[in-house]
Amino acid sequence: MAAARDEISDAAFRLFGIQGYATTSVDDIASEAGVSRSTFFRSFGSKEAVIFPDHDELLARIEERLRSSPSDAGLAAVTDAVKIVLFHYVAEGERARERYGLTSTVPALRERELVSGARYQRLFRRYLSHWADASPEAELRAEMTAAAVVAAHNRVLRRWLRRECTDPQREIEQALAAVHRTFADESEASIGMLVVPAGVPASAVEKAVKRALEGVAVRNLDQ
Amino acid sequence: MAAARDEISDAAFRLFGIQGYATTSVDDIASEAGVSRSTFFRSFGSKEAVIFPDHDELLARIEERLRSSPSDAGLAAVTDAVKIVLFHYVAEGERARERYGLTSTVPALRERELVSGARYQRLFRRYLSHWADASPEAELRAEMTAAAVVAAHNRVLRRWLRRECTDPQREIEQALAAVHRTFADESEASIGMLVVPAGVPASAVEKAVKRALEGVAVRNLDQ
DNA sequence: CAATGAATGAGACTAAGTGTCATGCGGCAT
DNA sequence: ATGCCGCATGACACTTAGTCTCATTCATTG
Repeated sequence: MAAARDEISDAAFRLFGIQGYATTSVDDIASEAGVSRSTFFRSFGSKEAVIFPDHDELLARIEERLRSSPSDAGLAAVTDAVKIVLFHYVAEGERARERYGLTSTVPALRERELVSGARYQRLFRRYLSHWADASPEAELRAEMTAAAVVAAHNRVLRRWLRRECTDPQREIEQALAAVHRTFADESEASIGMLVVPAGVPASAVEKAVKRALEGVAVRNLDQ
Repeated sequence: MAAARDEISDAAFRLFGIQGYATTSVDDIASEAGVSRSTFFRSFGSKEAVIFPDHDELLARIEERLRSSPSDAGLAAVTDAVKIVLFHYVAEGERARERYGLTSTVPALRERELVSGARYQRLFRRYLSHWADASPEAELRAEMTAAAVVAAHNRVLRRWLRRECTDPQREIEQALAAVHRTFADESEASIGMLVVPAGVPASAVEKAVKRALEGVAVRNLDQ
């Protein structure tokens, strides 16, 4: 049973909420949970880790999800994966918000969270650059794309944690659509070409082009 | 004089290089530097901080650079700022590579580096979203842009640290050009126009266009 | 019932980081 | 020169995170 883990984690959040993070020692948590210091450190490697209980498991799930996705999936697989992460946190509900309260307050915990975000980003980058060709441009692009996906996730999650957002599903779709729009695979992009008969004045061409692009822009901004 | 700081930092790198990071205690560093443990912790707040001596100063310099940039500078100011950071590390030379050896090996130091990268990203995001309008789309865009700039920096720096790159100047320009291409403000974007005399076969036009675009702006065409 | 092995508890130990107090050293005014 | 003051350093004690070792307990299995 992993009930011991949950017991300890609950005790930790309880005490952190009352006394604050810095002023509760691991001994406090252990005795509150009714276990020994030893079992605390066996269950969670550190005091910080007790805040993020199922992180490794989630990361492993995401990796599995990406590993099993077809090699032509590209960005779509990664955006799917990041949605899994977001909804995991949303499903936690108030517990996630308690954690946010702590990570907002305690620098060490904020850093820890940042680090785990970077783990996802690294994973995404690896898969994206694995799917693409091996050119330096493609690798930079993969890195930027991974960063953008994580940024989109972070943004929506933060808004949800702050109750600034009631429909995370819709917002993450919108945000990831923006990512898709700016990072969709080049193979989908076509080269625009404009053929102009000789004698047509440049001003007329410019007007026509602007009008044409205006339509495109409007269509793109709509989801 | 901040000579004491340099003395301590040098001693630390020396010992880390010989005995490794985990196995050298702060006492070792202090006695190697000929100071007391107290002065060590007064100079650097922690054992990790001794690896990144002038981080705060650099961050402050960047912030100053951004603060004093005109409000219409936008992305250009941020890319300038990140170039300052890159060249700062490049100017460190071998010391930067020693640090890379440590951050590649010791997880705690890698995390620390990650955190400071995030500090830059946060700074960039703040300025980018301050310059843009306050719409949610603009804020997401600012977040993605900041992430992309940092990703570009990280990529070039890492390549330089690994000696995979002999001309960081050129590579950062290229990488940031890619960022500009995908994130440049629409107001700065110019409309490309191609005027073709009647009678020229489309295949010839396509060939010429592809040749012209080769290596340059492969990406902005779908916006 | 006996043996084994995994989980737990107890406790010692190292080292990071904090705080306090004393000391010493250079500048400065009288 | 003398006494004073501010500041950097050193010495030292203390808390706490994290590691390691060993003993104990308890459940499972032969």
